[in-house]
Amino acid sequence: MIKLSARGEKLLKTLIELYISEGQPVGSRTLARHANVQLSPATVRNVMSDLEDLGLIKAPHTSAGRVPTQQGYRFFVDSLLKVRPLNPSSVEEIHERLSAESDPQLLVASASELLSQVTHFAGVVLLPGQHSAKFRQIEFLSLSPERVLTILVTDDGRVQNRVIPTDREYSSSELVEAANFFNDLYGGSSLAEVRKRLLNEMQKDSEEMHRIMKAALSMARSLFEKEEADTDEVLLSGEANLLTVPDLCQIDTLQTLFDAFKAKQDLLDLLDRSMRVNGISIFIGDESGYEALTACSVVTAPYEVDGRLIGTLGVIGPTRMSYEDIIPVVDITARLLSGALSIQHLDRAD
Amino acid sequence: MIKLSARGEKLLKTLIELYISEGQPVGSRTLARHANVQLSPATVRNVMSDLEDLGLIKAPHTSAGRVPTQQGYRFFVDSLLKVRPLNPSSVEEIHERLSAESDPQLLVASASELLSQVTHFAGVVLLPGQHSAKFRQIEFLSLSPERVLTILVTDDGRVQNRVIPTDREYSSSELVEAANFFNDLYGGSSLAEVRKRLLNEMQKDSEEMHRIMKAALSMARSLFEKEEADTDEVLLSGEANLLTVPDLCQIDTLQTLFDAFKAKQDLLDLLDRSMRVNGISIFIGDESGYEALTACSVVTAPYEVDGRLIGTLGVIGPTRMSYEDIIPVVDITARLLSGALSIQHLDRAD
DNA sequence: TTTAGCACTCTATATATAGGAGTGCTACCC
DNA sequence: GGGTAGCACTCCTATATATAGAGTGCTAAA
Repeated sequence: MIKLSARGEKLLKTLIELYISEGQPVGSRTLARHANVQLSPATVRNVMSDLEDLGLIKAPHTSAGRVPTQQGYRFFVDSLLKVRPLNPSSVEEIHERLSAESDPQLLVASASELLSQVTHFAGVVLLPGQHSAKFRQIEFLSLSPERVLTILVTDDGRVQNRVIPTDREYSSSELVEAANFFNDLYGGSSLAEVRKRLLNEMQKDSEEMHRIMKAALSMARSLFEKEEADTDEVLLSGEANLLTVPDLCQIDTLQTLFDAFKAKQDLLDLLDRSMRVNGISIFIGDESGYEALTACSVVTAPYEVDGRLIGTLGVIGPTRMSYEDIIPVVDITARLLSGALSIQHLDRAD
Repeated sequence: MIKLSARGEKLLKTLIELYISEGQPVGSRTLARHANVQLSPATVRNVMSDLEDLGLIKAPHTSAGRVPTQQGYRFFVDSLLKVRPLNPSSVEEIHERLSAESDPQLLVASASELLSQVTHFAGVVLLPGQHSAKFRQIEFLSLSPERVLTILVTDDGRVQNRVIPTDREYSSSELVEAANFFNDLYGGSSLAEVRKRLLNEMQKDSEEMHRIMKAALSMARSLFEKEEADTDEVLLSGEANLLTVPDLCQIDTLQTLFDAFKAKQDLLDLLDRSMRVNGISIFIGDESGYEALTACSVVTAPYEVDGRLIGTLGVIGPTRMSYEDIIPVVDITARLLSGALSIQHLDRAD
């Protein structure tokens, strides 16, 4: 753990704040003027030299000012940053915008949108795949003689439907019976478990199976087979905001970044990691371990439904972002999203 | 209508093809070499001068070659371009990728994705809002004592669901009855019409209404109230591809473009206009009437389900795009999407 | 009608130059 | 010993200037 003198901390903090707001390397004169200390530039230079030796700041070239290094940002975020709570009117605005959406699926999408609009960077949300969700209810609905609409409701409030071709016509009472059967058998299990048990059932000799059971299984099968491929999902919005960020403004940097967004796998891993942590996570530069994000920082917070961690949301912006402002926004959004999801969450005890 | 000599046409065609493939202004020497004519650069210069007078090409500055103007592209596309059918293996690939997706909603999304990947530009799809779709079936499903899941199926194969809080508990048979009532009453009407009639019904004194009818109306109401705001939707994918396009590579051009994508309204109008046209539409530069698209061309084709025009899809790329290659891709994709939607379209006659 | 020749224009590239910002070092002061 | 002033030095940036190359338009000749 790096230990700094009070003066060193003060100057480092000021330097980083200046660099965040101005985007230019900070020289000794500027720093001396802005830090509230009565020191000459020369003295400040000595301190800066020490900070450079510690690896907290560096000079892009011999005669420029200093800019924070990744470790500098890290120290700043860990030790120097005091995050003020977001002002109530902003909280209220976020709250309202999240309340406006009633569909849980669209709600997370609008949270991502919201983050990108408020922060002017890219908003991102991780929706974990169905496998972690619990099976809640399934219904079969006849659309036409040989097509059945299956509706799957999971305990995180999501509803999925798929049209499934059937081999024969089912009567409406058969479908209800099949659904009841299925709901009784699998209610409360996780989807992954349902899938496993389902595959097991299919192995058994179908002769001994009840007629309704066979019908239910055969219809559910294609639904759950589909699910297998279904993985976590990353929802990205406001990527275009990053076009305006001066630090990322070289087309090729943006290109790599956008390519990475397209692939999404890295983002997914990153967000998944951050879901394990309780509270805000901050990845500075390539701390995330992914090259494409070298010039970026990612601020995330998990959100939950009824105390169960469901996913992660966050903001992707330049390393040189105003952590002070971004952190509370992410924090509050995660809390409010958790709240909104819980309120409109389907009642748990039927 | 502009009339050109055979030589003029030949040279213009070659010039545009060269410019599309190289991206550099084309000089008289280069043109003379590539056009298959035995003419000296000096002669070619004379012809080029004529073409410039006609407004088909222009020189970026005194001593550069010529580049096509918007009118030049227009003439090229209208009169000179011979579109070859797409090679069968590409057709097959597109076909396969569209066949892989069974959910109609995801199908159009994957068509957009497909377009952007194949062309390396941005793919775009217009999904017209529900109001044009016809009401097909509604179902109510009890999730918990005070929450009902309403499922709305429209005749273009889309399924929507919404969780609706209710004032009291409904029995499962009540719900079935309500759905039947509703389906009988409104089946086959357009959603807009259903909405209108619904609002009318609500006006009537509720005393005289049947109990089931009241229940059905009250549940459907919130569903259809929601629909009102629901407008057409534009689905954009592969915007990031445009980062690599040299013509658009100035950050500020991209910025305007991405901003426009965010607003989407212009795109929506554009696609909506092109839906009225049968077959391929091509908007070159600001022919679309939207400033943001000045440096772009948009190639679109409508797609249909069972003979009814449903939406439009297309590609947004630089004006300097290979129309020869893009047009057949858009054309085929629209056809195949139409096919895929029709096949998996719910049977019309129940 | 076509072509060769030529002067001219404009761009892009390389090079030189000056100015400025900021540093590190040294010597000096309290 | 910590703080400060002074100064030479470095490196970046911006501005001019020269040069080469590409391509044109025009004229005159085949």
